[in-house]
Amino acid sequence: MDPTNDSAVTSPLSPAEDVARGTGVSLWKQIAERIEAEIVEGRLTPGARLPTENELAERFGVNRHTLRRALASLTERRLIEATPGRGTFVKEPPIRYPINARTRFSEIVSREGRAPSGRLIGSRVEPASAEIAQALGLAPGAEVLRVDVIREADGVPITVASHWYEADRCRDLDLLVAATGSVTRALETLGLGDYRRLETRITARPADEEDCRLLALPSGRTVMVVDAINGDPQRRPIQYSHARFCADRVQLVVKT
Amino acid sequence: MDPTNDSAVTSPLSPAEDVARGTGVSLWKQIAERIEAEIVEGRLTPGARLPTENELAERFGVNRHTLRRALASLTERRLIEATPGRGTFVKEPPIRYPINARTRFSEIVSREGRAPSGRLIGSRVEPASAEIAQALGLAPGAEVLRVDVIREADGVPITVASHWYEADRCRDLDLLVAATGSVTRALETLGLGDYRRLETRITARPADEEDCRLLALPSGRTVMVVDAINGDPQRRPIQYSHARFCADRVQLVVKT
DNA sequence: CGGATTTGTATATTCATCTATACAAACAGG
DNA sequence: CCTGTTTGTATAGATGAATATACAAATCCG
Repeated sequence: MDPTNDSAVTSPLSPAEDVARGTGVSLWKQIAERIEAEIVEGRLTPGARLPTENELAERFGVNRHTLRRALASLTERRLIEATPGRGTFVKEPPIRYPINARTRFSEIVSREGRAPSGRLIGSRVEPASAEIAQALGLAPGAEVLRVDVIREADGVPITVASHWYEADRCRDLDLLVAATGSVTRALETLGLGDYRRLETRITARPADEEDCRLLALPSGRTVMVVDAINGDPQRRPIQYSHARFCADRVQLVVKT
Repeated sequence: MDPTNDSAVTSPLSPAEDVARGTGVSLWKQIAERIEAEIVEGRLTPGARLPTENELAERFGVNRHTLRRALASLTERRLIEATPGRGTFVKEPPIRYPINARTRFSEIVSREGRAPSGRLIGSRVEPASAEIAQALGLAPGAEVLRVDVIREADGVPITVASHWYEADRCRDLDLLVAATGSVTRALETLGLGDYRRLETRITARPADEEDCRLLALPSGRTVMVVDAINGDPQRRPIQYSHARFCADRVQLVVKT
């Protein structure tokens, strides 16, 4: 979300909006639905600034607190976000991130009309833990290459991930990731571009301090933790991944 | 409406119906919408008896008065009707009565799946008032035949009307109406079956005592008063009509 | 830094919604 | 006619919605 466009205050909402009383539908809900329609129909685009609370209250002919109740509803559903002193802005919709056999970050983000980018934030060779060794079909303690990356859409961090590879097989993968900014591209260079998702496990938890810093999150926000194994066409494991997706910015989609 | 089918108490409404709280939509409105859907979708047919108020309250998990508020909404909109001691019944929908060049009572009622009938309730030759003379293009005081009819759908009175014709031109029209029960049929016999609507004026008022009696209405109900001129194909006036339609049972439809 | 602006929080009041209890009125059936 | 059933009306209280007033906190700009 790019909230710097403060001059975009010309609201598409019409000057006076009537809300019906006595119909059994609360005023706040009617207002929330009106504003949501503007967003859904594209008349209020992501990053656009809404009129002030006082303006909206006057426009709908209600008390400011009634109006705030409507905004609270939209905030709760992550359609808008407000900052004291600055205003209320339309949020970017979460990225729909399909989990299937061929899960590719760059393609997914591009398909949502967003610019994907990635960045190596660390790498090292280390002995495989029992869990990683088992996932990759290696002996415990075998050398594995750990690659830490952060991935962004339109410059906004979306996910932080640690990947582990058999060290002998993926010797300079980290250098390729650093050079290209893309894990898929790096794997293609090593002849492993046709990898596919073998298994995915999803949990969620509050983001820890490190993830908050990397993902530019206020403390306490939720991340979805996605542990996955990717393998080659013969289904031999080549990558174990431990990723944290920002729950505000990503929506995982599983089709069955 | 035929409310005598008391054995039709097997309600299509499911045994338990959840209504959502805290959504900004009142409970009573959700319940009213649920019941209306049953009616609109044909699962509750005209004349059917709804479960008792206590049953419905228990079914929706609300207090009886909340349930009554929902029923009040449906009653107000004339979808249902309740009688103490008997129960609450689905009403017949009003007859949609198009007002256009070729307005024929019998055809309209038949098209709504109802059985039309008519009855002569009086007739006489009288001097034309200034208004009637003007409408029929006659000299004031000229002899006109006044014919009073009542019209029913499925035996329920729908409209009471007084018609005035030039006496010389429609000498035995009243006898024909009495014999056939249909004004259109009588006019056809006189070679005037191709009449068409030249002008229609619509007002509304509370029904007077006479109209309440003829239309089988409780006192105070509203009638729509439709004053109309019908003419022959050359647009010469042949009939002036002063009709009172029961507003509960008829819905006038004008297409522009 | 100070002032203006905007959102966030608090307190108080009124009205609508929802619930509970009780009894009256009308209808149907034995 | 009496009893049972069902809707209609009344009273009371709790909670949510809506309104009003006031002030705090955060941001932006000159």
